[in-house]
Amino acid sequence: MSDLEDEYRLEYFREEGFVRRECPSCGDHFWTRDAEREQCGEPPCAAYEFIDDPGFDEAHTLAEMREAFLSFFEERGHDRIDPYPVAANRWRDDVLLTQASIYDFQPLVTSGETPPPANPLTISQPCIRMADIDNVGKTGRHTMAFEMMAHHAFNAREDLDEPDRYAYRGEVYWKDQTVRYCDELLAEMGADVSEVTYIEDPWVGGGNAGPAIEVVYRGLELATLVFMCMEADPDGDYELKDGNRYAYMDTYIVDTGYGLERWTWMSQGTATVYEAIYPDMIDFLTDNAGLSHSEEETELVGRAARLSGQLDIDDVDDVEAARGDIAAELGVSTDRLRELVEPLESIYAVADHCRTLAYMLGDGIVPSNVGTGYLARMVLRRTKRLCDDVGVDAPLDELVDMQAERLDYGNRDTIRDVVRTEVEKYRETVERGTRQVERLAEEYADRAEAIPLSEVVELYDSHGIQPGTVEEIATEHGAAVAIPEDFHSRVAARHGGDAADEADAAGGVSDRVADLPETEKLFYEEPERTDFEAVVLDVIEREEADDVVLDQTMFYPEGGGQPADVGTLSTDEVTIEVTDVREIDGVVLHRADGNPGKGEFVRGQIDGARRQRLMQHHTATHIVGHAARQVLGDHVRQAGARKGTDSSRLDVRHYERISREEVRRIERVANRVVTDNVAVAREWPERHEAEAAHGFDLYQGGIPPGERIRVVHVEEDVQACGGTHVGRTGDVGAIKVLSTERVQDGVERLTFAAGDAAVEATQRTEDALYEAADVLDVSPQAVPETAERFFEEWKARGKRIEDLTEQLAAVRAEGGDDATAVDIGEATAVVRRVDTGMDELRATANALVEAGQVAVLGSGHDGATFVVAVPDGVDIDAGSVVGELAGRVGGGGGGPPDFAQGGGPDVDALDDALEAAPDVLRQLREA
RNA sequence: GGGCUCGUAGAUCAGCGGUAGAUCAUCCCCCUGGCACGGGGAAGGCCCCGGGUUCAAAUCCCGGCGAGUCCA
Repeated sequence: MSDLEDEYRLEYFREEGFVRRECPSCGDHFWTRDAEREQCGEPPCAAYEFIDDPGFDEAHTLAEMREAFLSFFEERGHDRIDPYPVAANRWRDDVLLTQASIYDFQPLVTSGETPPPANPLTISQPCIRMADIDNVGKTGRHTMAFEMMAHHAFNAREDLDEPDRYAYRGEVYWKDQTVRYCDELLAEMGADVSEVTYIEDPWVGGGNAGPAIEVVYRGLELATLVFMCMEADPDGDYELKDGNRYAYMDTYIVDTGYGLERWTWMSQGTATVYEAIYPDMIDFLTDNAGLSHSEEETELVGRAARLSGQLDIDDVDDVEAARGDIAAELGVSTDRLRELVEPLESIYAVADHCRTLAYMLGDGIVPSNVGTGYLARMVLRRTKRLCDDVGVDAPLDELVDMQAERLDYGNRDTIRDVVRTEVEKYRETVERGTRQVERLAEEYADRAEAIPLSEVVELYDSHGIQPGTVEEIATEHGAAVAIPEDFHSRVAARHGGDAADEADAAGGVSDRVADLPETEKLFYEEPERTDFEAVVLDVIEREEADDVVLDQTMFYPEGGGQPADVGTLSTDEVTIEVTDVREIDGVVLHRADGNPGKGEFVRGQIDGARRQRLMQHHTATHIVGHAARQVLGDHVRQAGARKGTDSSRLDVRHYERISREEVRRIERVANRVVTDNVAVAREWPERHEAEAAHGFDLYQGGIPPGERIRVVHVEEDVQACGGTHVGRTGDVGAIKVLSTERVQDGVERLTFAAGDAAVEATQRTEDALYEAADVLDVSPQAVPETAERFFEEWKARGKRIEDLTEQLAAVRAEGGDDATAVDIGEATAVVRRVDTGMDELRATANALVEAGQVAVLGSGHDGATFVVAVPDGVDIDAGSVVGELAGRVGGGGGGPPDFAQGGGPDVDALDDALEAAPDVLRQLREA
């Protein structure tokens, strides 16, 4: 099965007298010191053998185990590296969460473009894997949050033609040494190494591959040793288990993963991993939920835990089936087992989820409906549900805080605030949802129908109501509902297929650009200068305009949310307009309306006023971000930005709407930075140095490539930024926040103006106020009060008019001076022209009906309009009358039989139509 | 980033082209020795905003603003 079989014939295995075996039950190959051994030792081929019988000499806590591991590798020449955030999208844009320690070094270090922070290194990296979410708590070993302890070594082949091609050189160590370290560590912990098996398990993922070894001891997989040395290559010599072909790379990397939680568990031998890693929290939750077990029950739970490891559990259905098997083996009923174990499972999950939340929120993730924020929201809601189900009534923010405290986060107050806000939002959603389901359930119960699936899908997809909740409430109200097994795939079906790939517009241009040297960028050296001289290296002719390539330029190409400069290029003969500037692979393309000629000298002139305003706005963007962070909290991060000449906008992550008072404070802080007039420093540090000094908040505006990055300092705010800035904050002039807007849940947009634009914006708002004051004929200060008074008066007048209309109608109904009375049998019809609005017409008609008369009213007030009203018991269809009359004025109409309205544009025909009304009434009666 | 749902009285929601409604809350009256309840009545609406279609728009269409939710 393993194409990489030779890769596993290690010198170390030979020296130590290992033998290679094939497991008779799963077919995997493995290496062992025990020549008698048959089974590979990994579940399902084996059970946990360390529960109540720890596999190591001493019980360790999480912290002790982490320290033991890191210092073990430190003593063996590894540098200890601080862990990275769990929000991996802070330094890479292809994933959301950190799922393994190697994520810290992808993609730039693994590809050899950037050197690692140390080589070799050791780290204990917090990770979050949402994929296991349904298993957490149930299997005894799955956690969503975990720390992956690791040691990494980055190697490059020594026989390369260009040894400097990669950011690291030569071999640090490879497979033998890696396995030796593992063996040594196990021995040092007191493990019986003759029981350890090394299982061959080739690894494939993310375009890379290589041999890998699972390290199993007493039924528990303690580590995976991955030897990343291949990459996907259609012409490669090796076809691996994902069906793709792979070839060896020039670099090869030791990627190990030692599960901190599992090592801790092994050292303690508790029934589940959860009890080993956060015993205090489990105790607290069990106590809070009021769970208590008899001795016999405790013993039963323990035996069930041991068996749970034996089962290969991939999804929830399997868990349910597995429970039956375990119950049978223990000799109790499935229900009894479930009753006993389920609350515990929930408690384990709550503890784990709280730790996950502490990591996420501690790293500054803000719950929202997008990205990592959405994942955080899902985990939080799930946790809240679990708490409610099992009867934990401690506030969730306190539970999360217990973990945040243990993890030593400094922003615990913000974390609690976020959790509280989010729990409240969830409570409202649930309340809203419950009402909605109740209404629906009653409606269907009344009709004795089952609630159709489409309604349930709609409730979930559009309102976030879990199908389980619908089922529960529906049953209470006596409505039937059936939730199919494939519910979630039906929801997915509603969302349609994947979007098509977007085509790359650049197309052939990049080929042409590839042969050109990178353009020298003068705007970084002298951002204040607006003119320069250059040589035309090439002109790429396009349909509407030409792209001019120079050896050097002052023109800033669009990037980092800053628009391109505009201006002119001139030779002695011609001057051409530059309307857009872009950069491809370091080559700057000047989109212009003419061709200056290849090889010519040109003088470039950029629009200096525009550039000045853009620079002011760009620096202002950093200042506003800094101010927002000061006012709203450390979790605030840029989620997007766009600079302009009249205003700019900055999107920041925040969990609430920004209040007017907060805007004022942001403005105050921002303008204080301006008046402090501090220098805006720029530098080009080495990437890892910058990261070490300032953290990943550097990359709020995006992640630039390269070993060195450009960094801009504005007070304490430090960001990787390629834009142009003013020299000192005082040059920004003034900053005015124009508006805030919730662009997404968890993302607030601040629109602001800087410098002259700020003054202009203020003038515009003042103009509006003065104009309003002028109209109201009061001072600007009195506008709000006056406007309110006017609005109130206006509403009062509306009511008064309504009142008077009715009175007038009553009076008019009695005095029939200009009316035509028509006798139509059961009643008298009053036909009359009243040139007034529809409201009054209706009121008059009502008054006539109350007097027992049929009303036929016409008005020429606004076009020709009719109202026909018929009292109870008179057999005339008002709708037909109106239809007939309105037809005569070129329109239409209708309504219920007792009250109809209509009209048409032809006012001149109104009187004729009214004259014909008596005949119309008679005809309709006869018909 | 994409999909879906919703904005009507202080609150919760009906109405979905033809006279803006219900329940609760508020106020007044009655019932009682007093309270809960009960009975009767009143007040309370830029039907989110702006366009369009129509004789007629809370209702249909387009745009905006606000809110919720699912997915990547």
